[in-house]
Amino acid sequence: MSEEERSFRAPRGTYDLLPPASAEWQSILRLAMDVFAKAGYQPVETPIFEHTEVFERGVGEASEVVGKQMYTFIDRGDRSLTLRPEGTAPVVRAILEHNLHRGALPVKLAYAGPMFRQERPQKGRYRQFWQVGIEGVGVDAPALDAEVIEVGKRFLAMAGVETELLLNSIGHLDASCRLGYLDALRDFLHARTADLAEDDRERVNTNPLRTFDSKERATVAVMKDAPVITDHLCDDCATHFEGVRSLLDDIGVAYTLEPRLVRGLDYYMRTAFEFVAGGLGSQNAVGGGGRYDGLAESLGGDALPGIGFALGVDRILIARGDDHVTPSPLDVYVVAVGDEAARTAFRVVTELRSAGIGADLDLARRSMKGQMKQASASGARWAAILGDREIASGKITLKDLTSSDQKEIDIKEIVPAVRS
RNA sequence: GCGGCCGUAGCUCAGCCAGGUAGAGCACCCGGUUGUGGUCCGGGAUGUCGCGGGUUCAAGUCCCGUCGGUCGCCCCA
Repeated sequence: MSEEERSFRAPRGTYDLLPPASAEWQSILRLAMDVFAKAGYQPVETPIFEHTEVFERGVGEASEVVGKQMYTFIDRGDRSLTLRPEGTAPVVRAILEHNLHRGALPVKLAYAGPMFRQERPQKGRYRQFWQVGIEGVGVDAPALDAEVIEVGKRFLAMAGVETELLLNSIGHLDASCRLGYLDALRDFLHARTADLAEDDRERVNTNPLRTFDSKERATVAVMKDAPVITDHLCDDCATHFEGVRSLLDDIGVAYTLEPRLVRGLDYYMRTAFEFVAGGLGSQNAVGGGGRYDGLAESLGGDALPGIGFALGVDRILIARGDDHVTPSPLDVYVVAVGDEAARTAFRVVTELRSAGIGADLDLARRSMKGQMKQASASGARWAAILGDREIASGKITLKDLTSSDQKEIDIKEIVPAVRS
């Protein structure tokens, strides 16, 4: 039987989240949604698949993500559907569909969920990966940009990830701004094509901004002298960017201006930012975001500015290292010696659980030593021991596993005794 | 999608170069006299050596293919 035919293997680029990492993963999601909610970003859930046009029109057909990486399929009703490769376009689609933008602005939403892209898997790069993110829609004030960025930065710090914030403005699509800059950049590149690395020459026409990302030495040398977007912003975009920066300065959010920062999705404009961290190999971004003032319109809706970010949960987990301990949800481990005691233990555990106390017991008929070992490994603070003596007297022995102190208490007192 | 490296017990890995019937540490289970964990000591279970094919009397070891992982490119979270 070939490996391919074995059914008990996760598909390429996917993985199973198992204890104890799964608990850590869940606590990150909880922390994220909590931090976001406390900044006014309320949870939203959108479908895992969308009409393919949502991404083609929203993210842009020219982008690598839409062009080569989407899981697109035709369903039995002959519709073209796509497993979402990112979260922003679906959220904006939902806002438009339900007219949330007719209410108070900005609409502030937060999401967490799996995204799908068919890329070659690598550390920190999976075909199904989890993102958490927020979107602030309906307002183009710099304060919204600064708020979104600060929330992201603070959440990452609370999650234990040291990140550097890279910040840029990529202007807007007008001859007075980014288009004019692109012309200047193209002129510059055309004059220097011969000096570029061979692999990069084609990009001059397809996606000139991407030449900034090249790691080819020849290209990097050329790009040092290339014109930079921030020198070509129109007055409005320059003022906006200035506003964002001064607000970030006010609230003490440190950032590095990175005039060569480009984002991969077509809808981005003006503010663009990225959170980078070490330990991720060639995937050094734990997340990023930016302003997408044209997105709602390209989906066919009203003009609606917006800004948001997405953070990779898988990458956060990798970047924060593995010295994080999630506290055990168990408070008591009930140890039973003998059949009669085992029956009583089962009742006691149920009673504890009903009272909201974390409780567990041995179900594999282990020896007492084995059960004590389980108690210790479970992370519970208390071992509650039941044997012939206790059964006869209606008592239970409560042992504090951290101090090793123990005492006999009335079995009816167990709940208050372990409630802390 | 392209190139390099790797794939042996639940985990981390040795064994492969110079083919001869599978190992260590950790984890797991039992025990160290009659009811006490985390330390120590003794014992035990566990592998289609990723998968398929080839060479050979003999393949975990050599060759080819394939799947998967990983690193770099690309792209991005």
